[in-house]
Amino acid sequence: MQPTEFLKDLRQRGHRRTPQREMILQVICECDGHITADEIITRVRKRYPHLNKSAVYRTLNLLVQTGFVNPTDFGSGSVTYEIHRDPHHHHLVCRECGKMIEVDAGVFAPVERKLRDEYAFAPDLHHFAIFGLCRKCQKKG
Amino acid sequence: MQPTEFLKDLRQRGHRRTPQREMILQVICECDGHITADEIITRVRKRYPHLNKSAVYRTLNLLVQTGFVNPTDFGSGSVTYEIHRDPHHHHLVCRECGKMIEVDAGVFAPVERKLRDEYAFAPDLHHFAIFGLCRKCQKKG
DNA sequence: CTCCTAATTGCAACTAGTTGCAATTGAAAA
DNA sequence: TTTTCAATTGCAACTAGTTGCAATTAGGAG
Ligand SMILES: [Zn+2]
Ligand SMILES: [Zn+2]
Ligand SMILES: [Zn+2]
Ligand SMILES: [Zn+2]
Repeated sequence: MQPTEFLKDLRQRGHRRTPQREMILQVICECDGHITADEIITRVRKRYPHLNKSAVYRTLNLLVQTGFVNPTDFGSGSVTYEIHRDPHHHHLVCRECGKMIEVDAGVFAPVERKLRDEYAFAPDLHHFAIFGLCRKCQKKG
Repeated sequence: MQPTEFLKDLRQRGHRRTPQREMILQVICECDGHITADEIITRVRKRYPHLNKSAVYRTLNLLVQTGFVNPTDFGSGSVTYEIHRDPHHHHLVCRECGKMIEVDAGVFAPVERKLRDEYAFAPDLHHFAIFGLCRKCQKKG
């Protein structure tokens, strides 16, 4: 999905198309993976040095609210953002070596079922960072 | 479990018993539930006004590291901490009305099994805040 | 094209939490 | 008891992110 499509979609929900949002979306779409707010600011400022960080954080929050982008805290000190893909996925993160393994949304299907059936609760189980130990680090420890 | 027991256990792991840690643990144990760093500072300062926030955050990080306490971000703007209970539990949080439902650790058993079997990954699935919609808010929406 | 207004921006001040460093102190050894 | 030294604290400066408000602007109506 391209920046213009997101902007069009946002417009239909009553949000405005601004140069800042355009540039921010451009950078997020180009990066293909997880990116921090700070990295977005750095990249946008190469073309438009004036950009204010509030606009970036507010745009990111809007994109998260609308479901276009997933925020994730990998414990590095700043949240990362990624374009939402459907079907979605999760990340296993080794707390020893930092290795990351992508797993598909299906792992949580039994949890979702149980929460719906037993608690009548409709959970959002999108894009988790699940910490733990990878194969190698289990053997070492 | 009482503060003195935690302190003893910490000592055996090479950490020191200090008045600050004693008072912080006292407050966490007394509160019986989730408490924020700021609330801990406020309560300890009633008796010991000098307490510095760095000591609190460092103590909390230590207690999390050692597994005595679980940190959880309920999205209120500051992380909450709770004494670790075994078996552990999770919290369902309604994103509309804020209702919280406690669920036991078992819900994630199938996830843990699958991650171990298919990815050889040993996940930490402790004390999650799972956002979503409660029964009432599903009907409303 | 011009006007209007609510949405958005920039800014500065703020909150939550972290970090480097010098001063203090717990606790173990002598 | 005194000495010793690493662990811990307080402090001040820092990072990530949020917020209130005045100024700007997108975009629709006339
Ligand atoms: Zn991802
Ligand atoms: Zn590993
Ligand atoms: Zn809890
Ligand atoms: Zn609800």
